Amino acid sequence: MRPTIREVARRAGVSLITVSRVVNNSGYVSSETRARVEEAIQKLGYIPNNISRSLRLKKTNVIALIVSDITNPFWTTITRGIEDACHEQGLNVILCNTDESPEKLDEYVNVLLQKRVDGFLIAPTTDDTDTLISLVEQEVPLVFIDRHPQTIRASIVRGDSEVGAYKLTEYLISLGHSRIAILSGPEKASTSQQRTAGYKRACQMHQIAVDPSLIFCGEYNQEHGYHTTLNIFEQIHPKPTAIFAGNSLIAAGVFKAIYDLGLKIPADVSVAAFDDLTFRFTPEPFLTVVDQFPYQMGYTAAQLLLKQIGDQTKTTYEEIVLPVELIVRHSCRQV
Amino acid sequence: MRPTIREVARRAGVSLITVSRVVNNSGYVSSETRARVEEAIQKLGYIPNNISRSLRLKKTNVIALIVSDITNPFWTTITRGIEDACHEQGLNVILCNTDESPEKLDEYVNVLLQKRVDGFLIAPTTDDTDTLISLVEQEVPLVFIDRHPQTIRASIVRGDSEVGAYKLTEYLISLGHSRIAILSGPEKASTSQQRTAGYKRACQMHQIAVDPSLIFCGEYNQEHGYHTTLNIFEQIHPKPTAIFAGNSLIAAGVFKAIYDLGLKIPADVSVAAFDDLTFRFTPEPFLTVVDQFPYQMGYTAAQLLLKQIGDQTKTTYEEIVLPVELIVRHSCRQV
DNA sequence: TTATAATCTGATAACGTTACCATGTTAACG
DNA sequence: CGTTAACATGGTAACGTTATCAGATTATAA
Repeated sequence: MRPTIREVARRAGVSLITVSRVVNNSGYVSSETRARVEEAIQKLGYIPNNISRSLRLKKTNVIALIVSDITNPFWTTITRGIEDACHEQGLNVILCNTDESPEKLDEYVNVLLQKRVDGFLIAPTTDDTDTLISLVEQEVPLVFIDRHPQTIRASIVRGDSEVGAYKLTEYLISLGHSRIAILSGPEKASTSQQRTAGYKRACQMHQIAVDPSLIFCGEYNQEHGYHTTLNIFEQIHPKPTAIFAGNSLIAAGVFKAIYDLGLKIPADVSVAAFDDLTFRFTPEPFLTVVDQFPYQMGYTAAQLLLKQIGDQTKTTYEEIVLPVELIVRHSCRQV
Repeated sequence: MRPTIREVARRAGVSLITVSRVVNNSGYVSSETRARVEEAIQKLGYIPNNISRSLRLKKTNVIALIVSDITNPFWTTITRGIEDACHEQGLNVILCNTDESPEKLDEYVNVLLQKRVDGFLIAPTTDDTDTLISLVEQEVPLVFIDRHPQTIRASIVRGDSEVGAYKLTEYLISLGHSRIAILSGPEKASTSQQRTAGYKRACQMHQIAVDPSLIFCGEYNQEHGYHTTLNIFEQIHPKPTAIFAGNSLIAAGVFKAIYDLGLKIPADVSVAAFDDLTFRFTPEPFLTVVDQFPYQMGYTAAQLLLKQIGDQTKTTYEEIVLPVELIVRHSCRQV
């Protein structure tokens, strides 16, 4: 059994509170008493119990991070940014994976509410659940990352999808492309709505008619990229000369489909995508992308959450839209 | 302020314990009382406080996961396996990144000890710290992942580095290579020791003299792979015909160096590595690798830890060595 | 009918901290 | 020299649960 503050106090011949003051460096303690207490702590191997501390203080110094899948490098990088920001402030991060399942999200939120985490950082699924709604109503500190829920208003940190998509589309147009297929995410997801909007705006801005049959919503996964690309090359005429993948998983599917079709990038078709994730393992990156700086996104989101945890009094919603950057590489050609 | 069990009890006209029984489904409660209590819980929006529960029960249902860098896909995948295993048992995971710094490791361990996590899952740095030693002495439930610390004896789940390296080297030898450079990890790291040992054993087994000038220890990072490869091609004669990279980061550095030298894989040099990490974003993987199945590794480690947390009585150390698999692709050629 | 077991409910005392208030003691000031 | 302020320490009561024990009621068995 671990020694408690009580044993330390007995050994040092002082009261509980005095030990508490030494441990927390609060209030007045004479240097001799402090030394005696510290010696007792040392001798007994006393480790303060933060459970009881949390109970008393109503603060756990733990936040929850709920993402769809940590295995996706986009979320991994965000996670790292969050963990770094929290570590600097002495908070810990509980990690949860929902696999985009609203049930898992609700389940996690409920147990973490019981654990009395100080706040939530959530990448929402595409459905607004009652649990999420009640979280906001209860004014639990909460910051969404990357995506808006559909109807819930709360703080969010996200990349500028609309402008990113605009830039990417404009770049393709500048290369002479006029039939550009966009493989976007779920119709309900705010990110894919914004990316589609940016794509449309760029087309309109450059006098290119938006062809609805070139806009494909689907999941943010490889299958969507793969099957949709196969479909495009089998059924759409005239064929698009460029494909805009809504995220890197979709892009991977697009790559695979093009490979399987025996086509070459960019000779036969140009490809560009959202998110720059292969940098670490690729000696010479090839894909033209819009980088959303996920590390910065995570770091910023954590800071915003910590700020909200700090001022529990005012409940203002803040929306931070981070700039994105078009990185031109070698996957798109002039036509 | 959140309602407590006390308010629920008052509203339902029962005692605290009765509410506790309803919430935890323990002991005897008549169905009418249960219904009344449940209604009160519903009406008040009562959320049990697990802080006080943990204080009473001396159990937090939280474990700590300490890795060097979650951004490395190897650790990401392990993490996912761990989180899944813990989720199944209703535990949560606190994530920590050490960047291989012993100070950060100690710092994390200390705060998590204060937070009274139920156990630790640690990928140790190369140094054994006092904190780590005392953790084992205190018999805190603990499982190491991937690597042994140098001197500490505790439970561990790891891949079979020795056999993996043996198979990989033997494969290269079977292709006719006899000058094989190995870019291993830190000399002190158990994994790199074992990989080097497997490499040597394969050489000896096939009557190939082990040339110490072909063995390069260094960090498990891209720089080591890059600079060492450049050095090799500038200074070593006769040049090796194959390079064995100790992990995927080293492999990335090797790739980049070879690219910068204007050489081609496998025409000019064969390359093979530990860890298969690019699968998700690569349509047609190219690199021949030893797969350590990191998801399985994480899942297994978490299960072992949970088992240890379950039986606090006996403190037996268990070492689980997971099989690895050589996956032959296209980065090595016959010479 | 009585004895025993099963069912139901509650009072009290922890779990290990810290906030709040109270009480000294010493130093500083007019 | 008395008054105030800074310094130093402690007692008590929370924070919100659950384990332990105990008592009461009902059902079952002998």
